[in-house]
Amino acid sequence: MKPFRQATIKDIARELGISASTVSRALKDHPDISPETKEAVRNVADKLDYQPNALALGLHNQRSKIIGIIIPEIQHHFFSSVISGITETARNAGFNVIICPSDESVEREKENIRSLVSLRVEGILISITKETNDYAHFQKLMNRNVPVVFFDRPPEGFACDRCIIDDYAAAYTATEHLVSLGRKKIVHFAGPNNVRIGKDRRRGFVDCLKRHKMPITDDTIFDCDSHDKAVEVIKKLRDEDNIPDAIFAVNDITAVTTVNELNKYGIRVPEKVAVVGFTNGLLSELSSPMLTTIDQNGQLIGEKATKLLLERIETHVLTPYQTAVVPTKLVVRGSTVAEDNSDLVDAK
Amino acid sequence: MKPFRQATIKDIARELGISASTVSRALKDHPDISPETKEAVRNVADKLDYQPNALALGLHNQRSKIIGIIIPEIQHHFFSSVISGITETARNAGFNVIICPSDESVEREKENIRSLVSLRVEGILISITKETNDYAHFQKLMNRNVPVVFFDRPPEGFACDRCIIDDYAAAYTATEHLVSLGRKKIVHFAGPNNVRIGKDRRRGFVDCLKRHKMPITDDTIFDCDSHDKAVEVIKKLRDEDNIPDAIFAVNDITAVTTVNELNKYGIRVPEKVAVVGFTNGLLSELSSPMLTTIDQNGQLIGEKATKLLLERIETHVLTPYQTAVVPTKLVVRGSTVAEDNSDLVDAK
DNA sequence: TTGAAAGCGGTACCAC
DNA sequence: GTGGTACCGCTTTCAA
Repeated sequence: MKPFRQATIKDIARELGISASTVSRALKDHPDISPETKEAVRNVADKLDYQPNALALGLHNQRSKIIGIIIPEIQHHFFSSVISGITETARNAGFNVIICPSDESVEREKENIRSLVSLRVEGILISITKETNDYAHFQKLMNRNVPVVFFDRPPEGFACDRCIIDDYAAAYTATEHLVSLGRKKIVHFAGPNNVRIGKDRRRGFVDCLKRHKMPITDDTIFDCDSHDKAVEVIKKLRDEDNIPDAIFAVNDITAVTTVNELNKYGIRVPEKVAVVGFTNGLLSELSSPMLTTIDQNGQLIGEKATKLLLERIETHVLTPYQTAVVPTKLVVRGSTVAEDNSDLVDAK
Repeated sequence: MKPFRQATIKDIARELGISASTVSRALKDHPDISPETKEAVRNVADKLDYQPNALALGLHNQRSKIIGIIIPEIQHHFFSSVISGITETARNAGFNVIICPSDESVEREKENIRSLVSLRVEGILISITKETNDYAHFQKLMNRNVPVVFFDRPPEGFACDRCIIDDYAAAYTATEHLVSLGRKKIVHFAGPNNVRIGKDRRRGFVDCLKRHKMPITDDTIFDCDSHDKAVEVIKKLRDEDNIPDAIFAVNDITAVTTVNELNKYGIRVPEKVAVVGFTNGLLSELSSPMLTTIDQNGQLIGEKATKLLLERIETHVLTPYQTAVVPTKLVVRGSTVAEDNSDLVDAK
């Protein structure tokens, strides 16, 4: 059943015995309208609790004032912080935000695009699914002149606006931090080499070590990017009596697990081993000591991506595609630098 | 600048030299239209990549096919899982979802309501801000006959549809679990007593102990619901040599911290102390051992709340308000029951 | 200063 | 089987 209808401009007009056009003008404080009429209109509008119909407005102006987000997974701290940055920025510009989870499915991704086009959103922010490797649906969308900005996971080798973090620089910085602490045997718990972020982080790590003329051996990089693998690798290193004095982990879950496992074996962090993570989700505050990590700043990514999109929406000019690189930040905490917790030391 | 216009029914009509009405009918496979015409229309529609204008449709049908969510905070695992449940359920019913963060501000909450009413959403799901204690804006909204369902944090003493979890039962279950493990000195790290959830969880805990005729003393309930407080309380208990053999914490952050602190002091979990948390966010898998906790099932809350809302939207009948109580689930893990980790035991 | 009318895109009733 | 027309709510040009 239809919802009961809301008050319209005509209702106000009828009530006052004037025309709809006059009401429309009065409501937007048009100079032509007499103060008395304006006053009267406003009163009735208040009385009826009038709210303009955005659908009618959008249809008329050809501007929905809505932007869409297509995201692989809402339940993920990074993505939800991006969403937060997006909604905040969009709101400030007077835009509503429609959110469409693709659940890592290309089919759903296409379906979402269709649905957003139907709604005549003025622009779309997309983080593509892991399985998306054909970009035809994006190309079609862009051919329609719908502004699109890709964030975090942009399509590779595809001309488009994008907003990404600098994984390479972040990894370099994290490693540099360990070097600056005087650590000599620094290892990397790395992600898969065929995924861009895994690759970039690995490169940043390697380049930093090279820069400092530190050796890279078979025992420098481990294929280790999950809770389970971290448990396994730490056990192996310990059994081989081959524990390094610093570990840079490709993500926080691995880093937190690493800290916990080291604790369990009685190997002190950070005194004996310094550990750096990557992401700065909620997790990083939950190891003990808390994790030094790279803050990916999802909020800022959302903000930057939205600003880029809004710019495209406002100008619709075919300037060359841009890539916004959002800086990361090294957050130094107890897993690399001993905190002031003398109470704990003497408690031990 | 306006976006370039998308193909319309008129464009198709013009191209084929037929009327818009015919095109409209052809596109929805109306029986009156000849197969040839349908075929031709479909071809041109494909060629122009026609997508119906949902704004025009919504205006015509008085149905936007959009629902709105007003939520205090997107960046929160529980809320983002609720959102996930909502979008999923809404999508299946052909609805889009607009998301409006209130950032715990009543002002913004009101603003969001205005904006959603303007968009003519067909219903709204709300989790109210912590500071909302005047419900006039909700009442006004409901007077407009916009269906509203409150979830997780409903307004107190206010007639409305709601979807909540059974905090009392969950706390009772968690405590019962500790009792069943044979623990004798069970304590509660409690949240504030003036907040419903803090109160309900506390009641569940207390009633369970009473039921089992276990004593409740000054050392049974602690005002302790954060990382910092947990650190403090554990230290105090240890200094007083008053460590209990089981702890039920009001939330996961407190529980995880508790486990970590106990680990630090060399007090084994779960052998010496069993710990139960509440929420089952990402955190609960990151203590070592992993946390036994109450799964709040945000996804299911989102789903149930949305179903209730959709029902209201479809019927718009003034049946009595309903309260959907979503069951929680005790997730038993290593912090209360020793896991099979013989490798660790001998490693110790 | 105000009103009438057309149009945004689509649907549906009424003719033919 | 197809076309004309009015209408959903609002804005805006043109006339009065």
